[in-house]
Amino acid sequence: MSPKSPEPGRQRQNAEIRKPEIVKSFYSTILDHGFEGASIARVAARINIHPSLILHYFGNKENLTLELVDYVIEEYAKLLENVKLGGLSAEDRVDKLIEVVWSREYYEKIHIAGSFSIVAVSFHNQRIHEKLRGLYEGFRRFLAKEIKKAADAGVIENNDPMRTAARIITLVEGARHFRHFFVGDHEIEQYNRDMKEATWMLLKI
Amino acid sequence: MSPKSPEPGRQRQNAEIRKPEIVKSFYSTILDHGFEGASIARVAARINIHPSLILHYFGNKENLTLELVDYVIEEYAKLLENVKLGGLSAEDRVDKLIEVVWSREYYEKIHIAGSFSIVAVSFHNQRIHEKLRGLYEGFRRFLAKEIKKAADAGVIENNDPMRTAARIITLVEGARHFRHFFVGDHEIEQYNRDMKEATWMLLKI
DNA sequence: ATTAATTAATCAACCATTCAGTTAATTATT
DNA sequence: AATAATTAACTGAATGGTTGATTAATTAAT
Repeated sequence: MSPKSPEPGRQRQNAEIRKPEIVKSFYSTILDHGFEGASIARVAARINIHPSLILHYFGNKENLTLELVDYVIEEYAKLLENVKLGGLSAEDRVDKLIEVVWSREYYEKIHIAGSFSIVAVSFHNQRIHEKLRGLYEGFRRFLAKEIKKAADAGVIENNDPMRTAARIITLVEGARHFRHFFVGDHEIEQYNRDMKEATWMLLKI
Repeated sequence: MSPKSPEPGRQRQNAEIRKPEIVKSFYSTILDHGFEGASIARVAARINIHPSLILHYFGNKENLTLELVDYVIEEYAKLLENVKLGGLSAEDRVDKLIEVVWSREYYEKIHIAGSFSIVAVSFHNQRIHEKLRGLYEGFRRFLAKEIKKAADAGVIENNDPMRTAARIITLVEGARHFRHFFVGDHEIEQYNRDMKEATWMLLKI
């Protein structure tokens, strides 16, 4: 409504708002241009801020990358936290869990291209590698706990939940990252049904 | 033997020798510094040649990258070609196959860091993506053919080898790429045994 | 008035790439 | 067998563009 302002520009924000905004911009820049193509200049341009502002907040690119990893990990972890299993019977808990890890929402939450870039970087960045390892360890423990519950209730037979959890994660992550290489669009639904069935099999070993 | 030569330097080679040498140097540079860190200068320095020589042979970096992908794919494909299944009984063929895909040699042939970098790049490079898709399609067909043979011989029950092959690849690639995140060194052998057993289960669905 | 958010201008380092020129090996000619 | 012609391997210097980073100046909020 102010007819004078020459350029609409960007409102001045505080760190609490700007920092996540920058991290998200970094993430989507990676999706578009890959990790190598995600320069600070591009990340800044995407949200119409000055490149220096990013350095002001993060100091250097390494820190920005580390905060991105935290962001991705949090998004990932949220999925597990939001699974509401309370009040369900032992059998339904397992059912629901399998439903979740093979759901479209779970698959699409973190774009594979993004997660791939981050894993690729983790191979020559110890700190990022440790962060990811922590994420997977948490995932594994979470699964193992559920598997044990189901076994105790007699829904499945299982005397080594941690081993079973490793099998499940292997299958889930394998699918998340590679299915688009060998599964055509027309057979995605069939593939997903097969995967759920396979998960049940692996649970019962 | 010539005592005069001031610097031992590098002998002059022909393209047949030099080009693969450059591609391999590119590969190991990626392992050390990631794809972003693998500049032409670094690739050249690693084998003591002039950076321009790389451009002389490959024209530009895109071409070098494409030839690297071919190299990795060939190394991958060799593994399957070298599996000698002739003369074995139907049951032994399946046995041998499972033994191979879960062997240390198969796992270590192409370093995960390298394959990850390439897959990551494939997400914003159509040509590389197509190459990888071709590789996986070949792998899937190869597996499916073997599965069908085993089913025909009555070793396993199976009426959809292509679907079964997709399950196996999912598990194998999932393990190749992620096991080091959640499987500790002390349980690798146990994990591998579990994986073979799981593969048998998935074969029999 | 102090502090925090933001921009501007600038830096050296590195990047892929070009091109013109040099050196060695191969082939053809005599 | 000697030499010239041709091709292939290789180098050095210069290109323009982009990178992450620094410093100082400006603007708004408290």
